[in-house]
Amino acid sequence: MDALSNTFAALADPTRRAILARLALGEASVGELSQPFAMSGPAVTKHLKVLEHAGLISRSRIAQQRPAKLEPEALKAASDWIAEYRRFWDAKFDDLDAYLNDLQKNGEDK
Amino acid sequence: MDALSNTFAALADPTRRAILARLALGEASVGELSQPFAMSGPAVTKHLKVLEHAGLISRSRIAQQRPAKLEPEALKAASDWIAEYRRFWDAKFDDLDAYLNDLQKNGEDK
DNA sequence: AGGTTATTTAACCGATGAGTTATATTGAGT
DNA sequence: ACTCAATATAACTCATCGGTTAAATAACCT
Repeated sequence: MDALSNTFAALADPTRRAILARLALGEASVGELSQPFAMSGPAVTKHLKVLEHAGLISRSRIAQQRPAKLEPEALKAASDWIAEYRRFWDAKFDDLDAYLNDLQKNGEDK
Repeated sequence: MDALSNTFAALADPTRRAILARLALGEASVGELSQPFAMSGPAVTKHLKVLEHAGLISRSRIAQQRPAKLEPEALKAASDWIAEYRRFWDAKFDDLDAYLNDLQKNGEDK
C-alpha cells in the first residue's frame, strides 16, 4: 500500500488516535498504553505496529520495556494532501457552485 | 463509527482519493468515474457510498445520471485533528526531545 | 406499453482488520 | 542457571472491505 493510504488507515481507528494523543504527552510503554484502553497487551502491540509501519511512531528499548514515541512527520503528507482541498471549503458555496458550473460548461473534463 | 474515523477511512483508499481529485474538477457521473478507473459501475457506486457516508460528497440527479459533487467541509475536521500535532513536527527535534523528557520526568501521566 | 441507458442492489469471494488466549521470547535481578 | 516481568508471536474468530457478476430499479424516449 502507498504511504498516504497507510497513514490515513492508521488514523482511521479511534484507539490509535487515542494512542497518538497519549504519546503527545510523552513516551509510553505497552503496559502503560494497554491499561487505560482496557485492552490486552497483544492488541496494543498490533496497534503500535500499524502506527510504526505508517511512520507515526518509533520504538526504543528500556530494559524489558519498548516505549513508543510520537514521530509526527508522517502527518505532514496527510496534511498536505488535505490542504489541496482547502480552497474548496474556504470558498463561499455560491462561488464554488459558479466555479464548478463554469468548468462543466467549458468541457474541461475531456 | 465516529465521523472522524469515517473520514480517515474514506481517505485511506487511493481510488477514493482519485475520485475526490476528479470531483475537484467538477461533478461527474458514475459512468464518467468508472471509465478512467477501469472499474465496474457497482464498484464505483460503493466507493461513492463510502464517500457520501463520510460527508465528503453529495449526489444529485440529472435524468438517469446521479452525479457526485465534492463536499469538502468534512475534510475540515480531519485537518483540524492533524493540526493539533503540527507543533510537534514544526519544532526542532532536539527541542521536542527535551520537551518530552521534561514532561516524563515531571510525571505528568497520572 | 416497450425499449434503452444509468445506476443500484444482491449475493458472493478472497483478503484484511481488530480483537482474543496461549505460548514464546527477551532482558534483569538474584 | 532460575525466575519474573514486559513484550511479541502464533493461531484462531468474527466482521468488514474491495471487488466481481447478475438481476432489479429508475428515468427517459418513442
